[in-house]
Amino acid sequence: MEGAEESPLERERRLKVERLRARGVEPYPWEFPDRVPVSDVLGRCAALTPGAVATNGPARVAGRLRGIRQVGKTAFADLEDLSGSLQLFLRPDELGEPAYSQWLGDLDPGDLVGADGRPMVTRRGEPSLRVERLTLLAKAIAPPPEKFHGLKDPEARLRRRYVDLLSSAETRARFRARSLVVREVRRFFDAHDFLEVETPILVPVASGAAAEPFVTRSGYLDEGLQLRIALELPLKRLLVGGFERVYELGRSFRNEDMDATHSPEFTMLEAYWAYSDYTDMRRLMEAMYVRLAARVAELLPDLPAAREAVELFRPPFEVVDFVEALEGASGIAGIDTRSREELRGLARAVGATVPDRSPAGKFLDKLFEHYVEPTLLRPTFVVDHPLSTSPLAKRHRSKPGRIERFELYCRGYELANAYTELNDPDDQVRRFAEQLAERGVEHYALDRDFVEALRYGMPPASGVGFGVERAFMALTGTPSIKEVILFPLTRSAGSAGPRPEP
RNA sequence: GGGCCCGUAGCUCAGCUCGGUAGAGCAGGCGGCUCUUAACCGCAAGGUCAGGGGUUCGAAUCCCCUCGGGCCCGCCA
Repeated sequence: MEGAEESPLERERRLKVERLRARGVEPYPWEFPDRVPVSDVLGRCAALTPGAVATNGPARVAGRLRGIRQVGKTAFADLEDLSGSLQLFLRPDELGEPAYSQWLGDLDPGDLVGADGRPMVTRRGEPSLRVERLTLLAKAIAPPPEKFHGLKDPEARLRRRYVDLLSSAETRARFRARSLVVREVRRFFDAHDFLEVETPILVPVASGAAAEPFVTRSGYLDEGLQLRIALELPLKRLLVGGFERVYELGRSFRNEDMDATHSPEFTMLEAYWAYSDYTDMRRLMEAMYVRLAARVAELLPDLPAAREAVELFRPPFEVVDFVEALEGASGIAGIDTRSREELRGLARAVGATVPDRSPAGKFLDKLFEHYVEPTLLRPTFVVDHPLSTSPLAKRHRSKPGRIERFELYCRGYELANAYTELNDPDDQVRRFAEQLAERGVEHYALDRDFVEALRYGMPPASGVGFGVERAFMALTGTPSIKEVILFPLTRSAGSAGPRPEP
């Protein structure tokens, strides 16, 4: 398709490179200093009437050439940079006659060019730059996608994201917004006196969640290693160590199937807050989402879903009791007093295929997913889950058989998970033991070190974890996680896949 | 893991039911046009129809396998 073998179009463009070099034009120069964003020129044009040329000095811009329209002895070209798109107005009397014709012969859509000239507005009212001098900044050999439809093929958009980005201002805006939303998340936790920390990605045994890890190996240590699946346990060790508010924002890895809301590598945030409980944390999460919704509406004013996010994430979010919600939706009474076997039967009855030896909490999760989760379209805190659903949360202070936990749901999927953290080392041992009944003993070594840490005393605390991609998806109404990851994992086989360079 | 759908020029797509010389638009080439903006008009060029096998006188089209992708279901604290 492409790569080592060039298409006739690319050969045509290489001929242009030769021609340019022959007339002393370097197709890949080293610098282009002092250019201003296209939006600056657009701003200056706003003060001009149609047909007028700015008299308050020249302007220099740089960007990618998109379309070139030649109309008799005049040419129009669209120059795009990150700030916007500006029309270049090209005339032989401004550029000089040999130069004008040579440029039109050797420039193509997709080329990166610099332009010096004066802001103007055409008679038809289009803000433009009356170009006095052109500079080629990088010749594009590969032609860009079609100017109107862009790159549509979903596979090509993922595998060659750079082409998707260079041809779609919308894609650029979405990923820029993701970065700035992440910046806003950091600002939020920083402003609340949380300390950002970094903990290991390579660990002997991945823990803190129940997911399949990626495994690798240290040649020097001659030991197996895993990539982390959660940030929880190292961060709690920091609470033991005396840090009072910590958070980590980083990649986690889960060797599970991929779908619209699951990616093998994803960015996770976990925060731990000493001397607070899950109600404090609930308020903090609510405040964070209110803030992020406002930010997203600012960043993507043209996206309807982003504008609606402000309304969607308007506080207070609804709060529902896990058991009450499940009983209400399923019509099953006394669900938290049912035996494991009964729950298994109920879960199977709604189509869940869960192993026999799973703990009761697994069956409750299945029932909740089936009956309640799809109905939680607006932000909703589900609180006070049955004890068997998590080994790391503290027992509820007043509801027997429950834990102090909340999950935030929105648009039918989970956005955050939080507990009042379990800090009683003896209870932690019992709760792990229950979980280990159906997991492998190889997990015991690391868990025991965590219990050892708790024996030194961890302050009462709340903790929260959430997936950054899902948060951004919920805020922007993006249905697929691959649309918010720059380079999502794909199979490497196939003609369009990455190839070693010749 | 199960089901459905898709893969044709650099890009966006027709053609596939009902087998008969592979088509259009954009981009690129050549020519024209003094305010275009998905510019316009004319001419010429551009193909491993994802890959492999089969049926057939003849396959982009029908059948089988493989590869890649999308959606749904299942699985996934």
